[in-house]
Amino acid sequence: MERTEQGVDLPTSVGYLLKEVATALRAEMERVLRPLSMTVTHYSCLELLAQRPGASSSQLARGTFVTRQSMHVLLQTLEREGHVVRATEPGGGRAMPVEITAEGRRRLAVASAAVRSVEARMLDGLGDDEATLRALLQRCRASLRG
Amino acid sequence: MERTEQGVDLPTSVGYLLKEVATALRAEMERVLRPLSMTVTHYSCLELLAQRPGASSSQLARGTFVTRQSMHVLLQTLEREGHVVRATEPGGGRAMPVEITAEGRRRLAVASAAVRSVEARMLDGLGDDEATLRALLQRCRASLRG
DNA sequence: CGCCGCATGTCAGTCTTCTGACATGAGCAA
DNA sequence: TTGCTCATGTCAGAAGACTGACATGCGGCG
Repeated sequence: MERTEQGVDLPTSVGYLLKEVATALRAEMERVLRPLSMTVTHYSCLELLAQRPGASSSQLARGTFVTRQSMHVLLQTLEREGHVVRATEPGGGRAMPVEITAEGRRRLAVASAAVRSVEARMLDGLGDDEATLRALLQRCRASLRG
Repeated sequence: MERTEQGVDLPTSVGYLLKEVATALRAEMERVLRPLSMTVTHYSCLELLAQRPGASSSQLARGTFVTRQSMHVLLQTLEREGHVVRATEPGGGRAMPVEITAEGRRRLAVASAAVRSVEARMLDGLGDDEATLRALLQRCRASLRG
């Protein structure tokens, strides 16, 4: 019951539970993405890029919860594999717009379907409670930011 | 609305939201733990150890979501700092029981209070919905494991 | 008994990510 | 204009975590 005791009661701590679910979700994503020769990080980057074409490296970094330095090396890999294309010169400001290629979109379509199936399984049987869960998580996010 | 479309709609995806909240929570934990010269990983290990005295390195690893190899080096650090003590020989089986020291408990008490305040802030204003959130997360965890 | 599977501890190497630092370019205000 | 601030790109090094591998000890089963 998470009483006001000395220490956090792990089994009932919402924070710990959050970590458990997030870890399990990531593990499942890795499992279904492995046969596609794609990591969760690669997938996340492509998914975000498909929704925000021309985004900069820094913007992609923020959206995928890594540093811009990490995104920098990740994009080098994705470019080498032909999944994305980086502009050779700034498109206004210092930002270098990144675009997903046709090949990238093909790979993403398969990966995205796999990931959606995982998320669907996680939410299986929740019904209307899915909206409740989403709303509660959004409130948590807002509280943490304040 | 996360329609059955091509691709995952990030802003409304429960999976993405989960990652956002988990990341924000971890960042806040790091922020309050930093003045105590303690990392989230160190704290997690001590917290778990306080609740499961005599746990093995592998058990601690599973409970903190890292590999047993990582826990191995982490315990070396914690032992060097005098926060834990490792048995010199197996206590039945190959497992080497680990114990938290008095110094470790003192450090943990302060850290635990800080972390609880972060979690409390995240859950601020949720009221009875906290139990709902916990129940929904537990259902997600169960669905992913199946 | 002997064999096999399984969990654990540990060593070595690799890989990913992060921190720190610096330069560049845009925007804003004095 | 000049100067300040901020975001961005990039390079280099350090830290953390992981994968792979091997040895050891327990337990079940033929």
